Amino acid sequence: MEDSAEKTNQIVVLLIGPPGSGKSTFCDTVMRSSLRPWSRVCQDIINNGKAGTKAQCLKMATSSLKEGKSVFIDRCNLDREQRSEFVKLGGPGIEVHAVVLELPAQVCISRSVKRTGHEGNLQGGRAAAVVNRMLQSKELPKVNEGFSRVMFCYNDADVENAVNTYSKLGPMDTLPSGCFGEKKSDTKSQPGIMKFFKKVNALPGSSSSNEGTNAMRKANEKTENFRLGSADIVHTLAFPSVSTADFQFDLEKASDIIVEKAEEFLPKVGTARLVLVDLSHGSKILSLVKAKASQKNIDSERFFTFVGDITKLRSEGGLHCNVIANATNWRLKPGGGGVNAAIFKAAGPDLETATRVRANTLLPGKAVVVPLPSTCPLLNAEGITHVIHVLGPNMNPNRPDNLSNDYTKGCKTLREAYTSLFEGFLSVVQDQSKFPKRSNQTAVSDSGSLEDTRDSGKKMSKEWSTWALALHTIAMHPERHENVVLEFSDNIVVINDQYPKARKHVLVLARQESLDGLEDVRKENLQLLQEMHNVGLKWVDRFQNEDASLIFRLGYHSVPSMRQLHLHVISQDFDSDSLKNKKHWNSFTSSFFRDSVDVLEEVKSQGKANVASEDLLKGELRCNRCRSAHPNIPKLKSHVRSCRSQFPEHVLQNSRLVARPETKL
DNA sequence: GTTCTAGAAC
DNA sequence: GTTCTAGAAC
Repeated sequence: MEDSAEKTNQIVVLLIGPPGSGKSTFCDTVMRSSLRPWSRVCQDIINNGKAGTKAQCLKMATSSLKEGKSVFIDRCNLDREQRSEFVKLGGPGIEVHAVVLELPAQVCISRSVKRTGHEGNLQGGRAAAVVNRMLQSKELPKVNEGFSRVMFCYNDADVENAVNTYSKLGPMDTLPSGCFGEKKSDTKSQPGIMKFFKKVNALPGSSSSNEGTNAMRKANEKTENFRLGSADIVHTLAFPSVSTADFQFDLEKASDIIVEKAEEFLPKVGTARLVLVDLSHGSKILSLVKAKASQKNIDSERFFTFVGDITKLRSEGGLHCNVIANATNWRLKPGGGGVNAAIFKAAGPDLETATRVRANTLLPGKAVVVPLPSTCPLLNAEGITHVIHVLGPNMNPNRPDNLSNDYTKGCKTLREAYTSLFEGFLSVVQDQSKFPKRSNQTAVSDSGSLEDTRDSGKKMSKEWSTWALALHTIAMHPERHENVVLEFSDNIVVINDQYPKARKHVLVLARQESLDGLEDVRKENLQLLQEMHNVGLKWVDRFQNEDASLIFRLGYHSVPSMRQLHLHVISQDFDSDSLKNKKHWNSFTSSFFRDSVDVLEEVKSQGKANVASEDLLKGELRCNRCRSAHPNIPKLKSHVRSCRSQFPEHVLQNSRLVARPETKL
């Protein structure tokens, strides 16, 4: 009886937190004033002052327990699997507790960066990357893992409270079991919070009390950026062509579907990328897809093909893909050759186990997202965090359950498969970056100095959304966008407008940094403006060689929606399905549209161009020729199709219209 | 910039 | 009931 009383109240406390979260300090503080015997098992120093192994920690913990001591397990313990063996130390008379040090990632990183001579030797900038990576696979502990008590600390006050709780604990005392201090998962509330912040932020004049919320917003952003992983990781899905290998799906049809689905999903996944991967250089499917994507002017930076082993893209191909797709079988089992066998092999038994938790089988057209456990070699060697299994239709007559050449059904299922796959990827992207990255690139200001567009309260006014940066990106790197770029020189890039508002509609982009729109143009840009104009005229001439009846106007929007000065070269038929609303129409036919010839003249004479008000975009819908008004877009369009009236006097003058001499204006 | 959709206009 | 727009979301 004495014996059991003596042993009754030992505790194993697992500290849970990344480097810099204060685990060692926590242990030291408790041990300094504690009334019970403690032993601290620190993996960072267990090996004669150097880092050791988990096994060494377990061994030391066991022997400390035998000596009657309570034990702190001072290692990160961030995921369930890492914790499981320590939880098993518990038993009769030995409780296992968890203390979670859930401090802001930023705090942990800066602490571990600053610290010198830290026992774990985690110093310098590398610390940030390490902390980042660790946080990505973090799993918060639950009581059902085997803890009798879990305590969450989110700030210094919480930590102090927890330290006190354990310091005061006498040899025979016990603590109440249960889960203490846990905040309900912030992941759900944050998007809402962000919406609120957005609104607050959108009112520049809005007063006083939002200081707190702005500070919170900043904190959230920072933490979030850290969670995203090192800043330069772009979410990337590598996927094999589904069903075209073993399942013998027609390549021509499959490539159409891949391109169609990629085009559909690219706009939805933010800045993320989709990469079609095949092992062989001569791959027919890759070349088909490449050709079709280029035909459709799909951004080749965000959707492209890649030759390589999908399980070694980073180590062997230098392409970091955080998510890969597996064209699997309905049993979701290893084997069968090809991609499925390769991925299961490279991922080890971990993948099968992790898959089993989510699904046992898969129907054609469906996909299942499997997060890889931290021990998985694919995660550690290649940085792959998720595998998405996807099952396509089977067109192989020699295999059971094939569709016997029914391509109506086959195409439908293949489409469904890519939809499921891309939606799965979308969910990963959204999970890991709850809010889109804000524009945080530096820009060159008027004075030529570097400014951060977020923080400068100066006239670096505009914040550009990701979509609004597309032209800028192309202007800066035309060579990376060869499938959309028609020509480029040192100063300009010519592209087809992605949503042409007329039969012919190209953009001449200025390549100069800091020229975002007409408002930024000054006298020193005159030569550039003239070059843009001349290049525009050259394209007009080319188009008129194909169709001499085309009439063009060259000009700028007073207030552009997209960053980077661009000259519209647009035929005056406005015969396009992409012209859909009043804003579209008025932006090309009201005085919101500033003719290039006038801009040149104004910059020459007054040093800058006049810009018109955005209110003009809301005006009534009038024919660009006869100026008759129309109640809605469809009626306007049908009128414009047949209107042969002369153009208004104003646009007839000063070469604002560019037409072949024989064309009646 | 586009897409999506509620609800206004017809 | 259908067509169309305007505004929000992205």
